[in-house]
Amino acid sequence: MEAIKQYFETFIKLSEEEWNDFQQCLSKEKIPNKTFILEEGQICDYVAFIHSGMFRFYHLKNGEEKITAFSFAGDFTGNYRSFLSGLPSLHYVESMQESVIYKIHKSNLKELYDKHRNLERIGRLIAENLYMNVANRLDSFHFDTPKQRYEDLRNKNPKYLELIPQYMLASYLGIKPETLSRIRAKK
Amino acid sequence: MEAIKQYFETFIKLSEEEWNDFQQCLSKEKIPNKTFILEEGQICDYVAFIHSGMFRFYHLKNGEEKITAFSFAGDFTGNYRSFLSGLPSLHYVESMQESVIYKIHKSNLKELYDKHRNLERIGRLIAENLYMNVANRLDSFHFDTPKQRYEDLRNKNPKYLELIPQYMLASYLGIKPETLSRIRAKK
DNA sequence: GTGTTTTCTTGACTTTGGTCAATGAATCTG
DNA sequence: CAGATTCATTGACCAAAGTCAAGAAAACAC
Repeated sequence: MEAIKQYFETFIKLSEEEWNDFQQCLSKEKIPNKTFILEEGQICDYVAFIHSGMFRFYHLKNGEEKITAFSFAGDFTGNYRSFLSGLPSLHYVESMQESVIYKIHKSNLKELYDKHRNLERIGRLIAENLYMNVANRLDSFHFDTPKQRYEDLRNKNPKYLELIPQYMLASYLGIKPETLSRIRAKK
Repeated sequence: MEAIKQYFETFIKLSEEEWNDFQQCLSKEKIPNKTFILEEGQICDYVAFIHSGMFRFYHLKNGEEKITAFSFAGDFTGNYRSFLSGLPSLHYVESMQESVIYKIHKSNLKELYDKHRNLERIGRLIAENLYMNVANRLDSFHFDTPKQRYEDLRNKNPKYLELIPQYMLASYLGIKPETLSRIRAKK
């Protein structure tokens, strides 16, 4: 769980009490490969920190998987929108490897926000960061070609290319596997 | 400025002191039509609340305007990403009518966050909401057709169709004006 | 290892949206 | 109001990505 602490402390240094209170709320779970930690229609009442393993976040549209995000060790996962809004998830969150996560329940997080300003501040900073990430990604869908999006991914997230099968990358980039294959062939 | 207070109080009721301290930091500005309140390359060090009028938020790609967002009376505007990150804006923010805005400077907002928990909490809730909005919009680019995006806009934001010229709506939807014209003609 | 399944590539063809150009409608401006 | 400009529509054509199908390559299972 040190990794979570370290991540938090890229924002703000925590007191021992703050960290202990937070830590107390975490529950460890071991997730086998290809297992849902959230399904469409469910309300996401937790946030999960990935200790080891890897997840994908996708929506089913006419039987086709549309992958919105991948998350790796050191990232958070879950459906943040459903978590925040209390509305059912439109997305599945599924493990891509055997994984270990630490969950924190929404009610616990609310209490922590009330009790410790610094934790609420970290919550704000994380929300702000997520906003920036998704806004950048929206831009790339709005004005870049699939080829540019792929090049961008290759430059900025080379690990994606190693860890993720191509047909899933294609979905993540918003194109068909055949198209991605052709983009790669040409360059 | 009552509108800002009302908006904030959809999240949390404010004490008089909290609201007064916030209000004190606002500076009113009258903006003529077709005027930039932020240009590409500038760092956005304020958030602006629109009292009256209307703005568009766009990026220039090979001389072509790619409109990311519109904001109306009652909304915030500025470049939130640049504001949060301190990095130069990639986008222009330009008035589409004569407008009146209330700006709050970043340094003031930071102080307010330190001084009043409730204001920081509202800051968090706003960031969370912006996250949800842009995540939904990303989904629509990721899995909907232009036609679906247009229908969606028509259902969920009919006022956009009335207030915004079609060639700008097309840009906002990520298509060419001719294509939008044809989508409208067919239905 | 062999055989099976999954993933990736390639080709031929289709579909969708973009491009370019012309025309008509709407809206500025003086 | 007349003339000019901007905006919207339409048509003919083009380009990019999707579809379908076949086969190669890689991964997995026994």
